[in-house]
Amino acid sequence: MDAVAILQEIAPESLSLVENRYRILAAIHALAPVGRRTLAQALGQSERSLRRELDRLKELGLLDSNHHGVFLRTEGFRLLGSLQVLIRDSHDIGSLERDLQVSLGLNRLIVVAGDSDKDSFVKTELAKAAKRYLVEVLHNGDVLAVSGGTTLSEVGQAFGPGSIGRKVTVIPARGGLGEDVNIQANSVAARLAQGLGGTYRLLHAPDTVEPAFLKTLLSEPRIRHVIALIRRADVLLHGIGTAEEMAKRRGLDEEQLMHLISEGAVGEAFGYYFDPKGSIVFATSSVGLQLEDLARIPRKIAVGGGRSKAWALLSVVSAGYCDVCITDEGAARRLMSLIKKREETENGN
Amino acid sequence: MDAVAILQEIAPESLSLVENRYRILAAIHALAPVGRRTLAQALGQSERSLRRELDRLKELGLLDSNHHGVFLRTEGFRLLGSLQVLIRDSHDIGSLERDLQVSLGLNRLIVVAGDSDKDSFVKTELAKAAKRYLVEVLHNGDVLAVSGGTTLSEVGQAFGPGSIGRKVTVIPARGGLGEDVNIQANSVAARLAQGLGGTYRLLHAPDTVEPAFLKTLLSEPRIRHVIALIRRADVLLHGIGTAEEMAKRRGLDEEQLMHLISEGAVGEAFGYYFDPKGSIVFATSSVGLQLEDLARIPRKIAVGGGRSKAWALLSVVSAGYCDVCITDEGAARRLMSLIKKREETENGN
DNA sequence: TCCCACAGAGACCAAATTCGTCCCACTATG
DNA sequence: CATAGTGGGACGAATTTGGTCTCTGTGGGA
Repeated sequence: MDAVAILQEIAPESLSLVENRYRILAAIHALAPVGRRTLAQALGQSERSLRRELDRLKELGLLDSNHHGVFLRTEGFRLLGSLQVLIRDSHDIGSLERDLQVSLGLNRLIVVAGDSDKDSFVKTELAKAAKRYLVEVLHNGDVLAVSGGTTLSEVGQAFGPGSIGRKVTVIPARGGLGEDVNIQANSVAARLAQGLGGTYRLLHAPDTVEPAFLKTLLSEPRIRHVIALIRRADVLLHGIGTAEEMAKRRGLDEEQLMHLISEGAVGEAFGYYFDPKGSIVFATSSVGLQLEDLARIPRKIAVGGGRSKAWALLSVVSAGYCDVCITDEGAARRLMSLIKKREETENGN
Repeated sequence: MDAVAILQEIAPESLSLVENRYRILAAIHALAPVGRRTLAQALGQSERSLRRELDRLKELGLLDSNHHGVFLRTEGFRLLGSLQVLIRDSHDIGSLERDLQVSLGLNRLIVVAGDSDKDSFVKTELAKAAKRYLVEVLHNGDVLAVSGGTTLSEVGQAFGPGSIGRKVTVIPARGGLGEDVNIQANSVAARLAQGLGGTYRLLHAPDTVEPAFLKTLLSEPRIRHVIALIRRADVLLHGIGTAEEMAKRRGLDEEQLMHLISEGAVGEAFGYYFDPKGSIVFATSSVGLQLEDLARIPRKIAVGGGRSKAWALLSVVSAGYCDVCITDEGAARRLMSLIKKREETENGN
């Protein structure tokens, strides 16, 4: 019998204690050096109770503090890694992964512990998992197409300052969107290329294009070059958004958004809006990756986490347009219950 | 990194919680059905704080209660076994065993978790360990000589009502001593023989005999028969007592006891009193096992636990008259520190 | 048949701990 | 030099924990 299972049976409260301390350590690791108040806010705990835990952890020699704030000691950092697998164990994420992978019919599903909605550092873990997977599957000479978004941007940052010497070509799958430069597909492509040790191309085009201008854009040689690369990409790495969030980022007004939602759109990926069953309810007219290109790409990886994105994940995955999914526990558990409910109602009929 | 080690680092208090609950479960298992007050006394805890733990454990479905008292549910019993190895792990008893075995120059040292002085149920665990070892080493046709004492009596009780079909001959190593029939070597021999599935012989003689009467006793054919068996015993299983305790049990008066102690006696085994270095400071004149018989016996097992018996264990083991020792953590740790101190003073010279 | 010892459950008050919420001195940073 | 952020301290309220007593029920022994 596993030690964690025993603990679960005889002293479950001790496991929640450990879990909370893990969250604290992880948050500190992400934010260090950070003050009590900021940390308390990030963790959604009261300052006082957090302080007590911090004092204990300090006693245990896992962290230390100075006038900049608290930060992990090397012992704490070491422990953080061990804790991660412990938490995975205690949450039984392994079987969650397996079950959900089968239910969704994916080639591969990776779930990291935690919920991005509750803890921002989980997004970093998600990004690290994506990085590991990329490193695993990419070969020299491969073409990697990437989308934009906050999650993808994190994936880029998960690569440290150095490079790992993987000679790949990274290209943006879609055009520019919104105002934040850091989350543009172009930026992500550049960052990933640097981290991987490869080269990148930029797609100088907006994400949404009036059909009338498409032709003009496509006449541009450099754009056509990138688009040709997209069509023969070996790996596609894209984020997943809720319909609402992406509609707002695209600057759709209230009326258009209402229309989208009334059509049943819950998720978005590479410019397409999906309903829960995976049907496309709206497609942005754009240069870059088109739906028909997907079939040619052998490996399509979706990355996205947080309980709030469960519906979006469900819609995109149901479409069958991706075969690898990297998400977090919050989303995965919600997804699981959604699927169960769906099956129940289907059996009910 | 082991889960227990992680817990130790990040939440040591949770481990003491688990340990306490283990003690409670173990005590209940030994005493069930038992009332709160009796249990609190057995564990040396206040009734109130024990009640809280009992309520929690009841919530967890590990135990239940009726008007007879509390008792383990099957889940609790299952968990008890798993907990035992967990506690062993967390106390690092494996390395304690190894280190001490080397320090004492034993062929085999077995340490069970806990301290017989503090928890009576540890004695039961000690007995179970002794039973397991006996079952491991005894073969059909072997002759097993046993001493008396409370610990040995427990070993006998560790065998259930059935027998395990080991055709051995069990004999008492020494004569009768004191008033309690259950802890006589004769009783232990009978009980063990029944548990093992073998036969036994009784030694109808007192433990201490005036030298003048020895000859008379030895002329008795049945006594001579048993003594002959003792001399060719394959395994000797004996308890270990503190000098004081055994002197009292033998009815020595205050003066004789003071004399023994002034001579440095700290431990007793099969009628011989040893000082800390293992020298014999006093020997009872007796029928039964003699010192010179020991060399002929290939396997000599000493059983005894409790922090208070550390000195006694040290003295008996130092003598080199036993090669296997089964004890508990309380005694073992104390023993370890005694040995370390001794080494330090030796190095100091 | 009765009685008593021991069982669990409940109650109540004191002590300890935890928690929320301030304030304060300090220090990098702009 | 102002400011925003830091750790640390303080203090009363709230909660939890601990100690002790009582009550009722029950089963075993006289």
